Amino acid sequence: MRDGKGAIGESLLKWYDTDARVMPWRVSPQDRASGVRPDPYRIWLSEVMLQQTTVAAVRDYFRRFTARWPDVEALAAAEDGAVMAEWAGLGYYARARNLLKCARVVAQEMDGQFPQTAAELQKLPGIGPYTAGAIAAIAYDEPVAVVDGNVERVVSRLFAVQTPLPAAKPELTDLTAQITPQSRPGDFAQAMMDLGATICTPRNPACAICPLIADCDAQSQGIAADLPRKLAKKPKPTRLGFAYVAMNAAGDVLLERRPEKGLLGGMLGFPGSEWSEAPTPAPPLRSDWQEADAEVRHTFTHFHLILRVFVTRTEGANFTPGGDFAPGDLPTLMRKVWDAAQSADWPQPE
DNA sequence: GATACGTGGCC
DNA sequence: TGGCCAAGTAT
Repeated sequence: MRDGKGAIGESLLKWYDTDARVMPWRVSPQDRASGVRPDPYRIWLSEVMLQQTTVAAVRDYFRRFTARWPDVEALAAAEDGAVMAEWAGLGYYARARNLLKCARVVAQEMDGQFPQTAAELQKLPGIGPYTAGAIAAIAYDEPVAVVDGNVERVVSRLFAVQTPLPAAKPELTDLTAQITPQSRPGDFAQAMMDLGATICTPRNPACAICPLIADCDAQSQGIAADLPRKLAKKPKPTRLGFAYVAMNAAGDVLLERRPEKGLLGGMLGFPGSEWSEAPTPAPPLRSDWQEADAEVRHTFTHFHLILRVFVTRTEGANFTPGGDFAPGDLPTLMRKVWDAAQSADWPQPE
C-alpha cells in the first residue's frame, strides 16, 4: 500500500454502505449481508450498457432488457433485429451487436456460465479491460483494478497525477491496484465510481463532503478541479446529407437495415445519400419528392451532421409494413428524420 | 497511439 | 449555443 493512503479502502466502503446510491442492478448492502450474490448476467448487461453512458440513460433500458430476456440463454435466442430495436436510442450500437455475440458464445459454448476471471472475461466480444474487471470484481470477488473514467479522475486527484490522459492510463491503473482491497473489491470498485459520479465530479468537486478528503493530494494542493489533465480534442467537421421518407397509401414506410459495420451499424434507417461536404442526392426511387421545411441537425462523436429531408407518397417500393415499424425502434438520428418528415408538406399520391 | 463509434444533459 | 462529459471497446 502506498504511504499515507492506507485508510482509503475503509473510508470509502464506510461511505458506500451508508451514502451511495443503489442501482437496479446492484445488490444492496442489506441483501449482500444476507448472502445474496450478484447475477453475472445482470452485472455484465449493466456494465456493457454503462460503457460511455450515464446511469440515468441506462436505467429504463436495463429494466426492459431484463424483463424481456431474463437470462443469457434467453438473450442468446433472441432475433438480431429485436435486440437492435430494444437498444435503439442508447447509442454505440456495436455494443448491442457484441452483446448478442457474447451471449451466444456463453450460452452455446460455456453452458450458460460466464468465465470467472477478468483475464478470461476479456476474451469475449465487447468486454474490454474495464468491463472484465468490473464483472470479475463485482460478481466473483476478484481483487482486480477497475478503472473507468470516474476512477481515472478520483485516482488522478488522490495522487495528484499531472500526466495528461490518455498517456496516464497505465500509471492510474497501477495506482488503483495499489489501493484496491483484497476484501470486497467489487464494492470498492462501485464505490470509487459512485464517488466520481456524485462527489469527485469533473467540475466543482464537492471536496467538503468527500470521505477521502484527508487522503487527497490534489485537494491539499488546491488543484483538484484541474485534474485529470487531458490532451486537447480535435474540432468536429460538419457533414451534409440527404434522407428520404417514402410512404404508401397504407401508411407503410420505406426502411433499410444498415450494414453491420460503421456508423449506426445493424440499425434500421431511412435511405439516403452519403454524408460528406458535398453529397450527391440519392433518392431510392423515382417519385415526386418534396423537401421538409426543417433540416435535421445531429452531432456524433466525431462530426456534426445536417440532413435535408425529402418525403413522397408512392406504391412503387418494398415497404416495411406499418405494424412492424415504430419510431422507437430507430436510432435517434433517424427519429429526428421521421419527426422532420411529419412536419413536411406531403405530395399527393402519384 | 490514433481513430471510429451515439446520445443526452449540463453550464 | 456549443463544447464537455459519461461505469470503453475494437481496429
